[in-house]
Amino acid sequence: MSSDRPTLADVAAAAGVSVSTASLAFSGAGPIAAATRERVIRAAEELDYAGPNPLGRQLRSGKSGIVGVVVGDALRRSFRDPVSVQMLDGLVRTLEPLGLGVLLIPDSGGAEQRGVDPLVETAAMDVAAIIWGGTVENPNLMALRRRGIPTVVVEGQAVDDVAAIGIDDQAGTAELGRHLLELGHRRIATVTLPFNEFGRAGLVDERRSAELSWEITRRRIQGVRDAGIEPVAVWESPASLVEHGTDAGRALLSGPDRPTAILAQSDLLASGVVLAARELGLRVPEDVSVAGFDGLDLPWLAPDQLTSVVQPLAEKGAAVGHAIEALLEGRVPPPVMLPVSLRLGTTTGPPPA
Amino acid sequence: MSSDRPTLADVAAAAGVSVSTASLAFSGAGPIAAATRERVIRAAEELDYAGPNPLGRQLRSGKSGIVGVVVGDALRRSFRDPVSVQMLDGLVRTLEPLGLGVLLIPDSGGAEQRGVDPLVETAAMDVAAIIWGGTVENPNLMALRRRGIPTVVVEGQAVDDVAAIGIDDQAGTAELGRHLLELGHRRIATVTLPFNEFGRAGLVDERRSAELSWEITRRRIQGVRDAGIEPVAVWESPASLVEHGTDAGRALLSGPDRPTAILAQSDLLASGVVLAARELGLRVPEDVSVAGFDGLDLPWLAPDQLTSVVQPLAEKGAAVGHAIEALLEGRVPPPVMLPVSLRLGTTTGPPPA
DNA sequence: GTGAAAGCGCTAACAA
DNA sequence: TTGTTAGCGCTTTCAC
Repeated sequence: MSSDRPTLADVAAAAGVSVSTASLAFSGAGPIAAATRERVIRAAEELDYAGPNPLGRQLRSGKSGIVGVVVGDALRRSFRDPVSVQMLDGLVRTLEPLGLGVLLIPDSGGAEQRGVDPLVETAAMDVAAIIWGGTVENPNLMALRRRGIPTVVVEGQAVDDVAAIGIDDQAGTAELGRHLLELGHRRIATVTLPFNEFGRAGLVDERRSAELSWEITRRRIQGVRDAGIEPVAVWESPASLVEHGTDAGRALLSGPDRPTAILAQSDLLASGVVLAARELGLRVPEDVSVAGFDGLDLPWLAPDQLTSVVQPLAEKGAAVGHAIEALLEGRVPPPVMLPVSLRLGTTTGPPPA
Repeated sequence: MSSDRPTLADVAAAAGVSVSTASLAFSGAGPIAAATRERVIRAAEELDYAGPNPLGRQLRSGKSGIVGVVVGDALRRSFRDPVSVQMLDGLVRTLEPLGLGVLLIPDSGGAEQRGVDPLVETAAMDVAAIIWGGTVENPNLMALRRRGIPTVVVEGQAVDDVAAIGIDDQAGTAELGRHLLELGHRRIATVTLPFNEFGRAGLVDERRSAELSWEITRRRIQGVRDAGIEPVAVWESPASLVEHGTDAGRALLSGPDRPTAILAQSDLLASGVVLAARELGLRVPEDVSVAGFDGLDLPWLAPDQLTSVVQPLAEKGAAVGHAIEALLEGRVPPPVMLPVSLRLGTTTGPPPA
């Protein structure tokens, strides 16, 4: 752990050139004699100099090369959701060739008072992305704007200088709803994502409906209505996790007058519903149809494949990457709404006779 | 997107104080009259100054506050594995109060030539962590050492100035093996993690055995032997994913003389084996016992709970965090080996009569 | 309690 | 093609 590493000045001195020349030898930005560069490189090797200190370069250029990415609440929670992960993967891939790195910023939002992570306030970053919703009043977004850091929001609202990336989930859900109607279903229940940052588990009544503030949940509910469906029951889940889907499925399927189809707002929730149905001795789709949203690959549900609305997660990540690129060039890209597509699986069929 | 934000000098000028005084008003490191600070803060608000530019601070202090974390190959792959994710969560939690942020660095290792991600070479970071194995010849590790960046390696080898965090998987696997022996099993097969960076799917013969270079895989195989078990078959998986476990299970369980127990080196693999068994009409554990490693929560395997060796993932992440803290203080912490514990589930029982 | 001055390591005008 | 000079924004002695 050498305490004082050599600097460009040391290398320049050793090579017998000026610092600026040495700088050129590394950056390649400017004319320099091959022989001179050789000499500098050799001197660097001799001194065990591993290249220009990024801190100096960053201050000079005013750029950190860092993209702050605000991920959903506890990492653990948001990373349990393949939806976040796959999108993040697409994002990182897009950013890599641009020489940008992703700084993970946990979103403390909601649960623990409305504080923002200290990184949002103080970390160096050229641009930021909030990958899970967020309205204008999102504390993270407010803090970032205060710092003048251009930001892109995924599945949120596009406002003035904030870039927005989303999917056409309302239309997708409507299409899924029509599919169920065409199969002949009339008693359709829906299992939703959280209504706001304080998600609950349970049937939604009028009072709870009034507290719906998450856009994504709202749009997908609206899609169902767009299809002309009035759900016989709306069950809210506190998060997009298999176990919450199971809870929902148990509740919705064990009472009398059970629905003939359940439309869940995520594949994880839907798969939980399938498990609950199996547990109750119900056949899917003969006794009950189940559909999801996201188009995930769920090998453990085999031999079933979920009927689902497929969203292009990698492309979504890439779209965020491109938006970031634009913001770095000083442009505010127009909002992007990616298309989704219905994927028919083995979990939906005609209702029981 | 204002192109030129105010600097500390602007604020100082507006407040009618010197830059150094203004600096004190923000850092609080030094004596300053309350009234003066007030004035500075007010001036800052007026100018819409959001606090000292981290770039300047970083250059001055020589610290970036960034921890580079090299995650397994494609993010998508490594994040599909809850093992990485939960550990990362523990790490981020530990780092947050220290004011450190995590920079994600994809590990291009293996597959695509032996290049390292450009971030490893050029990004600013005070310290780094390689969270998935890595021997001394790991290209990332070599690059980091060349840059003089202190590093901690998880599940790797401890060498001179590199800190190491691991778990006692060899002993844990041995304990699991003895559990199977005590139940009466004699025909035991094992499903392993990849043998090296180029993992394969298939039975391991002598030739392949010679290519075993991943320590973690080796230790867990050795643990089985330590228990006095000579596996009737060793099946290598190309990654720790459910579908690979299913492949392994199909292969191992469909032949004649099938094993009465299968010991997998990860829970994801083990759960795939359980699915394959169910698919083949075999009851678990009546017809075949299945055990895993990691101690994950797999709600979709319900009502079964996997017999597994539980490793403390959050603690492991925290241990990495503490090692990082030590490295930042100039100390090289001694290697840490965390204990594991056997968790008996519903997937192991006596062999069929 | 406050200010003046130096400098962290680098790059980019500009001059030679 | 190379060197000189200035300065990115900040913190930190050290005087006062």
